[in-house]
Amino acid sequence: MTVADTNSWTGIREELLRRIVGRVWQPGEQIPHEADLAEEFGCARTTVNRALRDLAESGLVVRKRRAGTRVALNPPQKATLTIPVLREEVEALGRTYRHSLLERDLRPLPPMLHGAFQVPPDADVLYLKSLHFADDRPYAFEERYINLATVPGAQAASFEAISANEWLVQNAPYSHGDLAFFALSADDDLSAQLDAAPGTALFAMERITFAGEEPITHARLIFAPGYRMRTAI
Amino acid sequence: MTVADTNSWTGIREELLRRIVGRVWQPGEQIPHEADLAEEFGCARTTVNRALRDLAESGLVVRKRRAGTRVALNPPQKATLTIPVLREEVEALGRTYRHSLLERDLRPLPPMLHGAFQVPPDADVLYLKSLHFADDRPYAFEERYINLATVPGAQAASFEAISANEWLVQNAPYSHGDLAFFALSADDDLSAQLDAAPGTALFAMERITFAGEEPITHARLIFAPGYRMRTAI
DNA sequence: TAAGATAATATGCATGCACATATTTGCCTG
DNA sequence: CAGGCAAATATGTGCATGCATATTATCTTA
Repeated sequence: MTVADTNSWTGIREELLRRIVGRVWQPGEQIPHEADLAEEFGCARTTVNRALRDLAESGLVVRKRRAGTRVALNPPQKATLTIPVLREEVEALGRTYRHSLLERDLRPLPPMLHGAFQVPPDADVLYLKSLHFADDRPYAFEERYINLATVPGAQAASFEAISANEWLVQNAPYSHGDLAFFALSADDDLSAQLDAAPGTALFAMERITFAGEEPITHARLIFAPGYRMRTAI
Repeated sequence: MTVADTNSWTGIREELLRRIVGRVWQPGEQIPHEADLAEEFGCARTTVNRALRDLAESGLVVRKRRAGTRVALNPPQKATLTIPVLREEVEALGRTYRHSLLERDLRPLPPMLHGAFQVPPDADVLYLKSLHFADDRPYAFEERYINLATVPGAQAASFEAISANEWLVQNAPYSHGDLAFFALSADDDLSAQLDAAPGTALFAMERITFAGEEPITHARLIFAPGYRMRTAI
């Protein structure tokens, strides 16, 4: 009858998924209780629970206590994308990674970041400007501000051997943050750094991370032309 | 001693997390076995297992059978981003949504997609070109190919009242797909459609979805200037 | 009749146990 | 010493059960 062996929670998940995409259970419709499903599949309720939890996590079903489980009306298209450390991303492509620090100084935080990045108005932050290479070709341009109040150790770090990104993930774990992707045109500086014609459309990523309430760092990465950020859904 | 109550799996997860970010357990270091942790916390091994599974899922620890659990060397930065239905995204901004279908015809699949989108070489696919508005200002431009072999019902749908995206999520659930983000320059057509100067850098998203092995649709969305895709991490 | 208290119910979570599976370690043999 | 087999071990998974909790339905009371 069913092709998947239903005596493992993944098997049960596949079968449930089959019924959902096969419209055996309509969107918005309530599906049988865990207990009923457990009886049908001849397994423990725990096992059905595991399968349903997994489906709920991916957004295909919506679960509410007492109200039961129902098929999501419009399955929210969730994608988990892993933002790799650039070095690993480049090396995974079979190319050699290298980065160079272009600028490094202490300066006040630019006004543009005052809203999102709350530091005392007179405090200086560590500014870093660097370029990441893959096989000696520019791969990404990075501008970063580091809050020395939360990461005092950054002042002593050189960031020559190890990139700021890697140094931070290893020395200043964050609790949460914000991430944004957008497009921008290469200005003259970017054009020179990334070896792109002026005005070329570039893919950019901005990230702020926090440890609790304290901002750690603000980073803007601008990738060389042709970059695509991919993921599976 | 510990602030979190450790008699729930989330509490145990928090405590483990605290030890990881607090460098009680160094990156790369092996942490105690499930059984030992269970004894320490005075709970069942299952409960520890649940907490560790969760941490492994978010990439903070790496688990291997027999080899044990160790703290990830460089915690991969994972972000789950939800790709909303455009109508919902626009309405969430408090603006009114509208879309218009610019073109609709049957045509052979463009050669560029032959690799990723496997349909019989002589089969026609449904091509849709449309524009999404927020408050009567262009919000995103969409080009889409629909495989009629897997979604025959699409031929009868008008896509005037309901957008292709919404129609598809409700009528052709997908099992998996690929997603890519990138930047491109506005050509003359895009420039006119999106009310942007020619050459403006635009944020674009490409998506292919499948039902099993069968491709369902290929969509390319190009957003109006200034668009930022955000998420929390 | 309306509002609040109470019971019923479905899912969420925890426990203890057993067995499966993968991987390392070390022994054993040729 | 090399190669391979086997035991030890840590995690992965399943099962049966009970309690916790949130939500709905029902009953009681003013």
